[in-house]
Amino acid sequence: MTDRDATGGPSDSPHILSDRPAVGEGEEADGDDGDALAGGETSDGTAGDDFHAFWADVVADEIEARGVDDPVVIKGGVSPSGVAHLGNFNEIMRGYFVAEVLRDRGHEVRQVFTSDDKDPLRKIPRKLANADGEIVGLGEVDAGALGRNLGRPYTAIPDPFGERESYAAHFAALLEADADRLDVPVEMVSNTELYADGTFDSVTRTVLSDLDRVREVLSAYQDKVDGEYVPFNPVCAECGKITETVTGVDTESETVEYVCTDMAVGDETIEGCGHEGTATFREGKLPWRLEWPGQWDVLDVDFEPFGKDHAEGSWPSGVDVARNVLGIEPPVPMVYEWFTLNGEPLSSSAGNIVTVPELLDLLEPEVLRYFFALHPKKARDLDVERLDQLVDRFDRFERAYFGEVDDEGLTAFAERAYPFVVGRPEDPPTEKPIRLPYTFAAVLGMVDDPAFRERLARDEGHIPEDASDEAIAAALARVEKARNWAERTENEYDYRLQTALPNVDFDDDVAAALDDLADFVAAGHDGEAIQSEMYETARDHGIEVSDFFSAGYRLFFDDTQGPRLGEFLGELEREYVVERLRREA
RNA sequence: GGGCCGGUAGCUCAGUUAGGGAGAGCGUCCGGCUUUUAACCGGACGGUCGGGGGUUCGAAUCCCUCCCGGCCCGCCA
Repeated sequence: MTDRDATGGPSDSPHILSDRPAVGEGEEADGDDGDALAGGETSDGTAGDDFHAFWADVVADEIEARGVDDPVVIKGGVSPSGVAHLGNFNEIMRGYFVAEVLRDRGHEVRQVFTSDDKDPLRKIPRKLANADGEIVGLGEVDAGALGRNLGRPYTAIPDPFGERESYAAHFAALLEADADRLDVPVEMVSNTELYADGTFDSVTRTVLSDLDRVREVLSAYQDKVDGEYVPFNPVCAECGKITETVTGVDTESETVEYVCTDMAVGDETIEGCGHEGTATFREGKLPWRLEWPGQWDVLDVDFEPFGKDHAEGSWPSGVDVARNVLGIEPPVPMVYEWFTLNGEPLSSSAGNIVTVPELLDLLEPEVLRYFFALHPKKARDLDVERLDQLVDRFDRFERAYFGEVDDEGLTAFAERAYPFVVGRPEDPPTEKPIRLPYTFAAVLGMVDDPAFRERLARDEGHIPEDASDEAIAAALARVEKARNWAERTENEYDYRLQTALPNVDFDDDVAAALDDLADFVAAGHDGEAIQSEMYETARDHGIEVSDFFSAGYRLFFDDTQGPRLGEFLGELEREYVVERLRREA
């Protein structure tokens, strides 16, 4: 470990969106007096020191500065963990935006996602997601079968739902389905396949034929690496578990000798079967610290985003392994911050997770994509209770793209990022979609009738006169999302218009007031007039206005509160309103 | 203990590239819509930019230091 060599230096920091200087300096030439401020111009492609309003352009600059050949390969990775939650999507989406920016600059790009599915199942997950992405407990599946498969590769374990060829395939399919839902083209790559089809042969051969070099490099990062350490984990031919004890390597025949010993996982032990056997280089796997750089090598990876857990752990050793064992340059890295859900860390065991399908019930895909277009270095919170804030921010972002927001910074960001967020970089929308404010959409969601929704939206000025049917339908689609949101969070918009008469019991004066109001409505007045009349009627009958409103909410929503009632009643079918006010139906 | 990343209004976040006015939305409060009832409009309130020091004519921004939070520094991934 003498030479922690000089080639590296600070530029190996994976925090490329934090470090100041980074990319090519040099051409400062005309920097002296005045000019500058040119921010708006955005020269064409050329990397360098132009300011970018969108972080993905900064990353793309860095990648281009390496002089990569097409296709540019962007990779991510995931362990099959039981549930494909939104955290996994951080990695997919971060890579995606960089991929799209590079495509926009004329590159051919492959975005691949490795499923680390040759890893052993180390403990039984507490939650799983079924094929529809719904989270279920272990009670729904054969948990015993999972227990019997501890220590085996995910690809060698049956699908707990009995649908796919393996646990790993089930999980990969979930992730792929979610990517489809967000219209993100990723190529899933099975790590097991990379071994099985020989793709990894060259890496395995290099590692196992130069053990001294590998040990020297790794020992700087791992205490357990000594003169005996062999970085290869064969699959036991007898019991199928991943083993950790290699007793000999034969580089001629390209095989290893192993003993199937116990594996410690935390406080638990996964028992080995004691079998002594021989495995080929394809019948096993490399440990992560070598496997990751190995993937860079065989997949020719140019860029890889990863969570901050890797930043100070396996990234530095990966760089070292790449250069000094495999003889390649590591990809451009990018550390992203994790986000929290409802203020707490994502945790499948604690149940604090949310899936893509769940969220797509609550908001449009472009809003979710927008969330991931925000700066990756900020730790964000996705608060389902206040999803309206996120949607509002998206709407504003969209308005900024169409030049309707007086905010230079936001507009610059929107001008570049919006076409990617809506997935149409080469064909950006020319007309702003009609967007109902999210909370207003939640109000409309209190009534099922589509005609009602449209009428009220029009009356409140959210739908232009000349809007096309398609545009209106698209706008009203948000109502269902907001409705689901209100139901899920049981918030202040979670009211439902009652189709049947609730169980009511009013004082005589209230009842009389309701009858009067019914007559007024029957005579034909608009919502505004009805709203006014409610105050008049209450006074005429000497009852508190609030009591009268409560009676109205009880009749129509079976609740004590609700939306602004007069306007609401004005949009409903008159006969229905009259009969309900008279407690007749 | 060491390293890395983060900390801007009650909430969600811009702004830090390149030092110069502390901002937006939501919430709150007040007002408007002839009218206390969660949607619409206007206004106001609201911040020691985590604390302190330094550089500077000038610091949220650059430097130092401290505090807080997350991650890594065994194994695994």
